[in-house]
Amino acid sequence: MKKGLSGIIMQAIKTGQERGELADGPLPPLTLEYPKEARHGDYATNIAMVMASREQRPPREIAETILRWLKDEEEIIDRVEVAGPGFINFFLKEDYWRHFLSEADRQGERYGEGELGAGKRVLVEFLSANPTGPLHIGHGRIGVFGDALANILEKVGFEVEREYYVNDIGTQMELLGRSVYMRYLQECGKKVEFPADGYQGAYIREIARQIKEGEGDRYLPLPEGRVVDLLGQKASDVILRSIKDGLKRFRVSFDRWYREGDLYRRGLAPRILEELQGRGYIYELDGALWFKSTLFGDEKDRVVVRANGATTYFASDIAYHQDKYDRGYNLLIDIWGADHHGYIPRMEAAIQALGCDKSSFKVVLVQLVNLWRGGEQVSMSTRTGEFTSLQEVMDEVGVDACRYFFMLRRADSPLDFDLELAKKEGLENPVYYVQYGHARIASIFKKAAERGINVPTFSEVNASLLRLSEETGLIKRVAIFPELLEGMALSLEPHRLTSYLQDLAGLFHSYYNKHMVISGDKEMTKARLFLAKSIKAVLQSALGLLGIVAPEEM
RNA sequence: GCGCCUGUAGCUCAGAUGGAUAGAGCAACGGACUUCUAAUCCGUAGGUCGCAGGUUCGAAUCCUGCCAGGCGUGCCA
Repeated sequence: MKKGLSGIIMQAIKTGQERGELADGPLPPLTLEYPKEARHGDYATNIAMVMASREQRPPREIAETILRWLKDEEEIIDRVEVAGPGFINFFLKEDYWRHFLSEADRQGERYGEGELGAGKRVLVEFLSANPTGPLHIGHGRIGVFGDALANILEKVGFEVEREYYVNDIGTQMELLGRSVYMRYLQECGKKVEFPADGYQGAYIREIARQIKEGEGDRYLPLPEGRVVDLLGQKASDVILRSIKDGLKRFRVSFDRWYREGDLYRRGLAPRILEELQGRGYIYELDGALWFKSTLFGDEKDRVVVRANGATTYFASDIAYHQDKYDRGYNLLIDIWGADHHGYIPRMEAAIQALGCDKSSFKVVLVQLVNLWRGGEQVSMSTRTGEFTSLQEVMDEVGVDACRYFFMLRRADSPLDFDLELAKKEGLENPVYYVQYGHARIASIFKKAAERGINVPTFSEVNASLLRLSEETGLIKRVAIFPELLEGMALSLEPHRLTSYLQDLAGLFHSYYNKHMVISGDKEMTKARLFLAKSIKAVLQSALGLLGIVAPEEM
């Protein structure tokens, strides 16, 4: 419908040009915005002000000219005015907005679904935390972000798959194996010195203890290198299982767990390096193989095969991303912790060297979380084992509140998460505010049912009774939900959903306190019940996208 | 040193494509339950949008410089 209005405006400008009242030439892009204040209309455009400099006339005069040629054939406009420095404000016919209610009602749960992503396959890779320790709260933030973004992309028509890249080989794994091995030796009564760079968390001891308990000292006679491998494998399996369990509780799910080990067994890394070499992007220096990422804007070239013959993490990452393309995705979205930002230029370089379009690869950085407990910062190093795991935070704060809290912030804004505060906010947390809005409507419906009143559909209702400013405001919020979803999908900014939810819930709470939904007026009751139903559906849908429960009662 | 991110009310943070009087929650203060849930609502107070320039009809938003904090800057991942 926004399109319809812009069409009308563009047509008016063209007519003006044809009549010689406006200068010829390409038109500036038209922007239509929702004015913050109702008295500025339903839509406003600044087009006259943008055109002012080339027209050499005052914006208000240009606006008047445009209005003169405005043809509203479908009669959607009630009135138009020129305001302020030269805005054109459009006031639409009352039933314009109500039309969206019938759409919402007709589409039900599918309301808000769009064609934006139609036919496009997108792979969202996120979290991908190494299976060397429990997830911490920063992982939680990334998990929720990725999950919500994937949900939203799906909603607007993308074919989405969620993937977790499991880094199950290489240096970190070896270190994990050695750490467990040392603890194992200690469990067996040996006096050994624990490696300074090893994983010192209590969970390592626990894993070692279980191995000792279950399998005794059968690993003692084996050669160290072999045991380190075996125990590393065992430990990462245990840790990965607990990661999966934790994420399940956190309502974050994946379609695929992609193991770096599989990448190797299929020989994908050497193959892709060979191909890049064939294209002249690889050279040798100091015994190592380098990728010419500087050709694509990186600040230095990067090693892909070390002098000792081992391929780097970067090399497997190149192969991994090539494999993503090979699997037929049109768009790759990687969600990384902000501490990996230095990695972006080389990865973008690799994408281009592979011959892929740079715009088909997008990285979203999520800033890390600083955890506080009662004014004291909690250290979160996996290696030293000083952290509060995501599990503990979930237990303390609750999954709904935790997820909502994360989605309250922009991804690139650092987040201070104070456990005491989050718990204290348990009662005042905005998530309950929104959930309560949903529960309240459910409660109204219960009341209606007690009195034998059904919640009606659009066709059973005289929607023109909904003419209070609060009601129009609520209807508009329901109407822009699909646009909001598209905006979030395009900008990859799912956090906007929480602002929207609070806005919508707030308007409803206010409305609720001021006006009775169920009253002696039968027709009005039906109309308001219907409006409440629309709001409830949108609240439920939006909360669902965030992975948060929409309760029937609280 | 260089690069990226951040800086908005006492606190935590929103501010889509540059727009009209910069918003919300918490904290503070004062009110509203014989009516569908008071986990709510209504009101009051609270601002040099880090600082300084620039771009233009118009800047929290774009550009430059500076200040502060975080992160990165590996033949680690």
